[in-house]
Amino acid sequence: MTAENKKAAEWIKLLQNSGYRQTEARNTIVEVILETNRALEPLEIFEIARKRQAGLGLVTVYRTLERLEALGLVQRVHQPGACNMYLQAPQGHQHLLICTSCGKAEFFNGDDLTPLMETVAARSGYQITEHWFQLFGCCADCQRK
Amino acid sequence: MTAENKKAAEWIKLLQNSGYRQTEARNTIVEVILETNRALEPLEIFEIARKRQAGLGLVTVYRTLERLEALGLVQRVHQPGACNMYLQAPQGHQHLLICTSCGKAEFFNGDDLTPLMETVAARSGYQITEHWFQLFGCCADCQRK
DNA sequence: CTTATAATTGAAAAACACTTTCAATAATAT
DNA sequence: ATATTATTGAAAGTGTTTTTCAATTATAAG
Ligand SMILES: [Mn+2]
Ligand SMILES: [Mn+2]
Ligand SMILES: [Zn+2]
Ligand SMILES: [Zn+2]
Repeated sequence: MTAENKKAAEWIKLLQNSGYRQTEARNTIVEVILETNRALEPLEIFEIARKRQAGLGLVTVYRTLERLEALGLVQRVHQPGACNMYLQAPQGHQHLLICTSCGKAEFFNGDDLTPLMETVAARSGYQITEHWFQLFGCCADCQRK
Repeated sequence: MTAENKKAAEWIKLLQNSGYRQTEARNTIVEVILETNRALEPLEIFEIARKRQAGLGLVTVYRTLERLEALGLVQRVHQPGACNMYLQAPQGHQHLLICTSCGKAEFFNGDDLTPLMETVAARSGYQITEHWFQLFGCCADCQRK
């Protein structure tokens, strides 16, 4: 059993514990998300998944993403070109690093933005509750090309 | 002449220098953007502007935003609830601080993310070219309520 | 292994947001 | 004044996401 399969089994289990059923459509959609290292649009997930499961409906992809997001298993990703992309959510507090050439997404941690946020809070009077931070660049593979 | 009117005149002048004409529709749209302290969706701009100029078309709002963005005068803003909002662009390198209650948007500067970005670049092998950073919170006014 | 229950499904239609087309109009230069 | 050309709004078109609904399927109960 690969690491991906293991994780897929975990996700399905979590869905079941929340009262959802295990279905072929969900299995396939979860596999597609877990084996892809970049954020995907619903239509992309649909096209990949339908090759494995003929008859799958795009609407089921939308519905499954909704549930996975509610459980915190996937995360919506905004990019300049598309704002409705989904990616496996990180464990803990991490931020995204996205390759503008191939789309590959990695998480990084270790940002300590607390001092900056305190300064901004003090100056502005805002009570800061959330931050969006995302890096874009060219990955090592794409630099070689 | 208020500060807003002055800025509106500047924007119109910049449009004209780029070969665009001064029209009532553009005047109104520019005024609406400049007097609002939060990011607006095209439809919101349209609804406010049409009260002042009956007959204005939504399509003109889209077209004007496109030109203003190309000139760097307005900036597209992504938020959890809406990804197609527009705001007067900042001067220089600044980031957004947005009130999750009333939507008020302010810019702040003084972030020095260079060390963090260098660390991430070294660890990941990415050549980092861009960063998105945005803070959310509750503004002083909304805290009182 | 049935059977009952309720979630899930995909097709179709609807809603939505945005873009394109086009003929009429209006701003600007001559 | 007149010619030129950008601009306009209505309408149609496009792509995306949501809703509706009857049929199907997963799961629990017997
Ligand atoms: Mn952080
Ligand atoms: Mn910065
Ligand atoms: Zn890459
Ligand atoms: Zn506020």
